[in-house]
Amino acid sequence: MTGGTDDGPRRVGRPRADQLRPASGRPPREELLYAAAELFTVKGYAATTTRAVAERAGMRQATMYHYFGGKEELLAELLESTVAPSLELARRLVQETDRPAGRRLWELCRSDVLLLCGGPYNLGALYLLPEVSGARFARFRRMRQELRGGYRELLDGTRVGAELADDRAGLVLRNDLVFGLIEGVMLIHRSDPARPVAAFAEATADAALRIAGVGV
Amino acid sequence: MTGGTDDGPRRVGRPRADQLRPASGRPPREELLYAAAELFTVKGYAATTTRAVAERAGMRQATMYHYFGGKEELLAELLESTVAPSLELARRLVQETDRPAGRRLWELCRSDVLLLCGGPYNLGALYLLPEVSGARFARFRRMRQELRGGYRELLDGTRVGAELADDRAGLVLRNDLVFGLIEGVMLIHRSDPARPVAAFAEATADAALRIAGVGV
DNA sequence: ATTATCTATAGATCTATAGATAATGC
DNA sequence: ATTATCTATAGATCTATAGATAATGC
Repeated sequence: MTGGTDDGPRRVGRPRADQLRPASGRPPREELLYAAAELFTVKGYAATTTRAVAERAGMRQATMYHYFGGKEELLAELLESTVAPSLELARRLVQETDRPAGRRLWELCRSDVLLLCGGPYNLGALYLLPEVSGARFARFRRMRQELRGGYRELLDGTRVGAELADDRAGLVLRNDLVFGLIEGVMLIHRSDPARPVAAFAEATADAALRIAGVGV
Repeated sequence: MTGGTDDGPRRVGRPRADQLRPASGRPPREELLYAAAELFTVKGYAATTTRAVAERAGMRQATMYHYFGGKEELLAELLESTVAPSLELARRLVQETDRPAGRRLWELCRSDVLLLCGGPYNLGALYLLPEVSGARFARFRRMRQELRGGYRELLDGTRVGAELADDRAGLVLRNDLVFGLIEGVMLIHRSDPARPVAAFAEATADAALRIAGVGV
């Protein structure tokens, strides 16, 4: 009966000041990331203060620095953890060369929308922050570029017959249109979060294939 | 020869401090809007200070308040002046009932992309700021809603034959997809501003019609 | 001893206002 | 007299660090 599983597993360190929000049981680092995700997406990154994040996570402002070096570090981690699953899926799909490319592209689109719209917050909106062009986020940008490359590879695989002639410009264009659709749609979703995400994701994937010029 | 057209038309009021950027000749109000457009889109709205805007416009921070009540007023004016031309076009196109709806939808999409990507800055990115949900921007939001309504009306007009059965959910969905494409594409454009905008706008309009399910 | 937290605060902003100033207009 | 600008600044932040404190661990 020592250290019961449910109540308080007697934690080390000075206790938190009360009159802060009740501890959710999640580890503090994670709690900070959740708080940051909500505030960054709802109120905006630059408009969110370190105090707001910390306090929403149930601790005092200074305590945040025990876990993160600052706001930028929070954002970097959110960005990378959001793009990582999409990127992993893209890598896998690119290699499954025995299946038709159009089908694989459809799957990537669908999963991407699900991942970006499925969570409680609109993390995809963070991709578009001006701050993301800063040096601190180079790794995220590289990941996103690789994801875009995955889209392109799959798109390229959908070309058939007469289209096989080299058409780099056209390919880049279709790539941008598809990529733009995915990210745009995820922003639009914000205005109608009640709609079931699964169907929305499939409809978006259908639309992406139609843009790509592949019959569905 | 009094008050020559080119040099300095002898303006009233205390002269500006020098060591500020050279006066461009444009009226100060306009200059502030240009400066704000650049800074808001490149560095972000919340991250841009009133000082930065004023100084880029060639005046001291406090002088800005002679023309605008603050940052929010600048943003409101930028937003409304950006959406206004699109809205006007949409109204006109909706009324031209003698022309095929698909054709009119294409035109609206094309113009929208041109308007949003054509200028020197990516003003469309401002549409997506979290701050825009504030009370101050209600008028802009109303305008944008009306624009979306225009898209919907045109989309609705493209339905033919068997599809004429009432399908509200499907219509809203296609509406969101098309709207999402336009805004998403405009964000993607940011990463490759060298590409000629005219062709890009037409390709986007083509893609929108394909999403809508209308043959091009 | 180690750890997680707290309190307190220096230093650096940023906004918005008050009031002075240097032009032109009449 | 009117206008457009300036300088100066009060008050309100916000970030990041220093150092104290209150738990558990051994």
